[in-house]
Amino acid sequence: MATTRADLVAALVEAMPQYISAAVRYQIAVADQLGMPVTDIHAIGALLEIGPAGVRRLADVIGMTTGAVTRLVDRLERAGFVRREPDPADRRRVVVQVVPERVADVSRYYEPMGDRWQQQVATYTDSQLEFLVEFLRQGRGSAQAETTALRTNGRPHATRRRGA
Amino acid sequence: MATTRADLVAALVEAMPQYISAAVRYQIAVADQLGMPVTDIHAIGALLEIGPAGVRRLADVIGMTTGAVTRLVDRLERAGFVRREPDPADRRRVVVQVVPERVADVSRYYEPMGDRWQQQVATYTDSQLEFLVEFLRQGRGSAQAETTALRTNGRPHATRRRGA
DNA sequence: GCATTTCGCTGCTTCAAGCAGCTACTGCTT
DNA sequence: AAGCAGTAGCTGCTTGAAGCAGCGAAATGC
Repeated sequence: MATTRADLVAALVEAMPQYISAAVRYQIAVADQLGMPVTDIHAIGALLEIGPAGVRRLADVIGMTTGAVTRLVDRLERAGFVRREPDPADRRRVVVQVVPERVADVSRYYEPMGDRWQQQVATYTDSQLEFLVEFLRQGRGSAQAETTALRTNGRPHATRRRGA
Repeated sequence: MATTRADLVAALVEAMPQYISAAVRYQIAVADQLGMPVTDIHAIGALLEIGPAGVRRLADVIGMTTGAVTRLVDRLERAGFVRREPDPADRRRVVVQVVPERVADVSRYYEPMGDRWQQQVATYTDSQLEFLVEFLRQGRGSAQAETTALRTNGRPHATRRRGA
């Protein structure tokens, strides 16, 4: 097969969303096993990513309303995954923090995947690893930017609809 | 900074889930814009991936019950994203097919992201592209395998819980 | 010191998903 | 050929997550 550059790009364009879909399905399966909504897992991930945060902040990050997040945190707190701490500097605020020991119980489910992953990565050269990291970071940046763009502008950036 | 291999792997282990989270949030934002549940988008993706399929098959792929999928397909059909075709070979079955023209309306939302992505990819060498494709395919395979493992075995593969 | 804004919480409503049971149909067995 | 177990998809019913709008409390601007 003559793998031209166009073929390669096409293959990548196909492989990418499929990869993400597979990851999402995996995450859903984990959530099912844990008997908790995917959103909750998602929220824990967000907290691990941004650190302790108020309800508002968390709501913005995961794209939900504060009301919904309040109850989401209720669930997580009841299950022991997070703690609510009052903010001494602002007595309205509540800072949500993950409870690492408990979160480990979730992480455990990702271990088999992580193992496979380590194996895969072990065969790569250092420069390949660097390349991957850079690729992912940049992609993440794009996704973040487009997410906020979508949330603020609404529709995709003035997609030229035939002659505009 | 002395980027040892361990550092690189650590960076990758951090970058990966964050990348996926970002992608997921993006997808949620798209779904919100379209005013449809994320699951529905997800299902469309699955159909594009596996081609026309019966309700059962689709249910298995996206990890839902047939009952839920029936109604999911109801929604998609009403909105014109898919069509139900009777299977002449088996009159119990219903084959669900995407309606490409209509699905394009969803794809449009991914365009800005796709554009950024094309830009990013344009700077890569052919071998880097090959590497990426391979990386993604393998990762997808792992995710699929672990997903089914999780769904059949339940819990992660007999995680040695301290002395078992 | 008062008005405005922000923060998180709480009814209420909506709607997606699971569950269980149903009918229609297949194909296997005898 | 007839019966029968298994399969495919659909339909009530129930549960529960999320949005919305409105609330009191606290901070901030003037």
